[in-house]
Amino acid sequence: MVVKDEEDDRRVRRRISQDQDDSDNSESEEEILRDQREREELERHIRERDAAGTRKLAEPKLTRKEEEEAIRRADALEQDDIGSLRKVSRREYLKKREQKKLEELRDDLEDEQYLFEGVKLTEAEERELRYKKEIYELVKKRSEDTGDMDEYRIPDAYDLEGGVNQEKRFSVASQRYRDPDAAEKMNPFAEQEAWEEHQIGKANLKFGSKDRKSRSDDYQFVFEDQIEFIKAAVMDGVNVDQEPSTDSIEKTMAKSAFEKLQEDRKTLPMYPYRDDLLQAVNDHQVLVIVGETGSGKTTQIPQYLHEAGYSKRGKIGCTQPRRVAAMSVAARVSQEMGVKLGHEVGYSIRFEDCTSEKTILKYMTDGMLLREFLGEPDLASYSVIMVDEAHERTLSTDILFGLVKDISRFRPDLKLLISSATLDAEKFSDYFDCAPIFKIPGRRFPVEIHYTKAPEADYLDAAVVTALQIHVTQPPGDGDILIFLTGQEEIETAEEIIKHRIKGLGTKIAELIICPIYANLPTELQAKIFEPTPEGARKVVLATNIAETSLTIDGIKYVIDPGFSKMKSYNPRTGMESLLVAPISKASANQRAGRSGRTGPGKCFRLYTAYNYMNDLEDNTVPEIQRTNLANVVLSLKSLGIHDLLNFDFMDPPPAEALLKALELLFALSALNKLGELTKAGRRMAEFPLDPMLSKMIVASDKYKCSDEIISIAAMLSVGNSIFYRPKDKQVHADNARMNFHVGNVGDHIALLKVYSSWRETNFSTQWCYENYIQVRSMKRARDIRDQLEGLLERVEIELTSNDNDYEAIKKAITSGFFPHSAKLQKNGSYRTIKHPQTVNVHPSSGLAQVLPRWVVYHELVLTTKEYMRQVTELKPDWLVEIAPHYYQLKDVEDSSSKKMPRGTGRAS
DNA sequence: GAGCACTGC
Repeated sequence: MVVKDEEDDRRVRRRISQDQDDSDNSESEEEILRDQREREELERHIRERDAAGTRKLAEPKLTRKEEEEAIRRADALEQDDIGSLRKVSRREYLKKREQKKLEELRDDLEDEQYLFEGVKLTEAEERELRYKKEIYELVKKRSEDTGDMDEYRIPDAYDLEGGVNQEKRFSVASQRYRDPDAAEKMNPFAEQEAWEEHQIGKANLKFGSKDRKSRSDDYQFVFEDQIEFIKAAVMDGVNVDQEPSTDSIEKTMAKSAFEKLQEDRKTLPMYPYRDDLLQAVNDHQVLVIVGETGSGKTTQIPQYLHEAGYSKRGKIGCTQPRRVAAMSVAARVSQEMGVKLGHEVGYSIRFEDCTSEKTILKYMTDGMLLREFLGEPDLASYSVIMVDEAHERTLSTDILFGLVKDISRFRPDLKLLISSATLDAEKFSDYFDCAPIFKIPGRRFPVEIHYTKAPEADYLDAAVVTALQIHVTQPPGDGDILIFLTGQEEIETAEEIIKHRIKGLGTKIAELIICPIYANLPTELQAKIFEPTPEGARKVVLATNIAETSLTIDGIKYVIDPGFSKMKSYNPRTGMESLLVAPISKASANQRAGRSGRTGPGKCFRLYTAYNYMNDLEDNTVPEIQRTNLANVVLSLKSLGIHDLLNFDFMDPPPAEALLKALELLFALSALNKLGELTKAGRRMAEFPLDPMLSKMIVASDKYKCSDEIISIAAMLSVGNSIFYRPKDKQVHADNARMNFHVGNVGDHIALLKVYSSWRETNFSTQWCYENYIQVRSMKRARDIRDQLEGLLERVEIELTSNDNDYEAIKKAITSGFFPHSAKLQKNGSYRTIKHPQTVNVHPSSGLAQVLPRWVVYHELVLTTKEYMRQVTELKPDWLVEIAPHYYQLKDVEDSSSKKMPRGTGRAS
C-alpha cells in the first residue's frame, strides 16, 4: 500500500473499505464465470433501479399541505417570479409535463390541418386526422379535469405576505428580460405562427434596411442568389439602461478606486435581491439559482455569503467549468474586496494553486473540486459550495452533483447553491429533492432573430452569401459579423470563398477583415480577432463552437448560425469515439444568438426555418456523461468509495452499457478486483489525472525501469492531437518535418517521445517548434503535464528511472496499459482487433502507415471515413501473453497462417 | 493517403 500521509489516508479510508489483494494477472475460467455472474447481478440492479425509479415518482415527497402551498405559490408567481422563492413540487412538475404533451399534440394537429387545408384528403387521411383530434380532445379534457382540483388561485396577495419591496420588484419586472425559452412557454406557438405567417406571405421581410435601399441596389447584381429571411422573434433585452449613469461619473472621479468598485457592485441587477437571497440561503440547504449572464451572480453571491458570516464556518467554494473563468472572476472579486489575490480570495486550477491558509473565497474549476474530494471526501473545510454554470453539464459538474447531493445528507450545515442560466432549473430543483428556485434578472440587449424562408441545402455557401449581404447593405463600422462553423476545414474553405468573392468587388465595398478562430489555431493568429476593427472596415469572424461559450468577442452585432456543430459520441459496444457533425440544440442556438447582443442590440440569422427550429432541434444538448468513455469517471468514483455505480444518483444516468464497459476495462487493467473493489494498482492509478490506460502504463513503467520516458509519452498523448501543425498551404513541408521523428519506424509513441526529448534538448526553444511544424502551445502544455506527473510519481512511490535506448522496455510498458487495444494485420492491409474482433486501419497520419507491422498496439480508435487507429506502435505477440495472461490466451496470439505477410502491400485501395 | 468541436484533472 502506498501511503502518502498516514493521517490523510485514515480519513480517506473512513468511507473506503479495506483494499483487497491485487487480482494479480491470474484469471482462471472460474473467475471469468464469476465476472459474468457479477455482470448479471449488475444488470439485475439496473432493472430494479428502474422499477424503483417509477415507484419513487409516484409517491410525492411533500405532504399534502406543503404541496398545496407550493402550487399556490407557483400560481401566484406566474405573474412575476423574479427575485422570489419558488418551491416546485413534483406534482407541479408532472402537471407541466402533461401540459407540454398537450401542446405538442395541438401543434401536430394544427400543423396537419394547415397543410391539408384546401386539399382533398383520401379517406385514410381523413380518418387519421379525425383520430388525432379525438386524442387531443381526450388529453385536453383530462388535463382540465385535474386542473379543476387545484382550487387555489390567490395571485396578488402573496407578494405582500412575502414582505418584498414592491416598488423594487415592480421596476425590475416592468422591463424584465424575457428568455426565449420563457417566451416560448408563454406562447408555445410563437415560432409556429411565424412560420405560418410566412407561408401565407404576410410577413415577408427582406433583409436590409429600407433607408439604404438605393445603396444595396447598386450591388444587387453581385449576388445571384440572395437569401431571404423572415424576422420571427425578438429576444428582449433587459436592464440595458441600468448601466451606471453618466451624471455619477464626476462623483466617482473624486472617490478612490475601491469606493468606485463598491458603487459598481450596487448597480448590478443582482444587488436588489441581496437580502432575499441571504434569507433564502438561511432557510434552505440547497438553492437553485437562475441568473442570466451579466447579473453578477458569480462575483456577488460568494461575497454576500462572506459578508453574512458563512465564511466563519469554513471556506466558500465556487466552481467554474473553465480555467480562465475561475482566474478572472477571482481577480475581480479580490479587487472588489480590496484584498490581494491569493490571500482571502484565491483560485485553484490545474498547474496553478493560487490560494493560502487565509483563503476564504475560493474559485476553482469543477474538475479541481472533484480532485479535492479524493483527499477530503466530506469537504469538511467548506461551508458553502456553489456550482456555477451548471447548465453546461460538463462531465465534472454532473459527477459533482451526485457527490454534493450525497454529502449534503450527512452535512446539514453545508450550504449548496446550484447556479444555472436557463429555465431548465426545474430539472435541477427536481434532482435536488425539490430545492427552491431563486431567480435573478440579467442584463442584455435585445436580439432580433431571423429565419430563412426555406431550408438551405448548402449552408456554407448560404452563410457566406448572408455575410456579404450584411456587409454591403449595412454601414461599415456599425458592427462585426460572427459565423459559426463546424471545424477547421470548413473555416478554411469559407475563408477562401469569401476572399474570392470580395476580390470581384474591388474597392466598391468597405474593407472586410476575415478572422478565423478555432482552438488549434496557433495563439499568435488567434490574437487577431481581439484587435479592434479599423475605422471604415468590418470584421467577419469565422469561429467554431469556441465562440459559443469559451471566448467573447466585443463588437459583434450580427450572428450567422447555420445550426450545426461537431459533437463527440461514444459507442460503448465497440469502445469507439467519433466526432460527428450534428444539428445543435435550441439552448445552443439561443446561446449563439445571444452572442450578438453583448454590447448593443443585435441580429441573428439562422440558416434554417422557424419550423426546423421548433420541430427538429432538441431542447438541450445531450449531457456529456451520456456520450463519453467512462473509464476515468468510474475509477474516480471507485476511489471515492462509491461501489454501487449502477445505483449512483446521476442526474442523467449514463447508459448502463457504458458503465459496464468501463468496469470491464478497469478489471482488465487490474485496477479493480473481481469483487469490483479498488486494488493497490487502482489506487495508484487514480492519483494520476489521466485516462486509466495511461495511468496503468505509468504504474507499469516502474517494472520496466523507464518511468522517465513513459511520463513524457503519457504527457504527449494526453495533450491530444494538436502537436503537429499542418497548414493547408504547407502540408508537404509539415509532413516531411514530421517524418523526421519516425526514422527507423519506431512507432508513433516513440516518435512523440523523440519530439519531446528533442525539444528539451533545444532548451524548450520556440524557434525549434516553428522549424519543425510543431505547436509551441501544445508542447508547453505537455511540459506542464509532464512536470505534474513527475511530482505524482513520488507520491505513488515510483522511482524516476531512465532507460532511453531500450525501446523494447518502453514498448512493453506501453503494452501494459494498452493491451486491450491490440490489432493484427489482415491480408488486405487492414487490421483486426484481437479481443473484440473489428476491422480497423492505421491512420494515414501515422508513421507506420506505410510499413504496416503485423501486430500493433494503438492509443485510440476514431471513426471518420473509416475506423482508424491513431498513435500506433509495433508489438510482439508474445508480450500480450506475458503481460496480460488474464486477458489473452496463447490461441489468441498464435498465427493462423504461417505464411509471411508481405510488408507494405495490400493497403486498402 | 486522411482530416481532429470544446473543455477539464
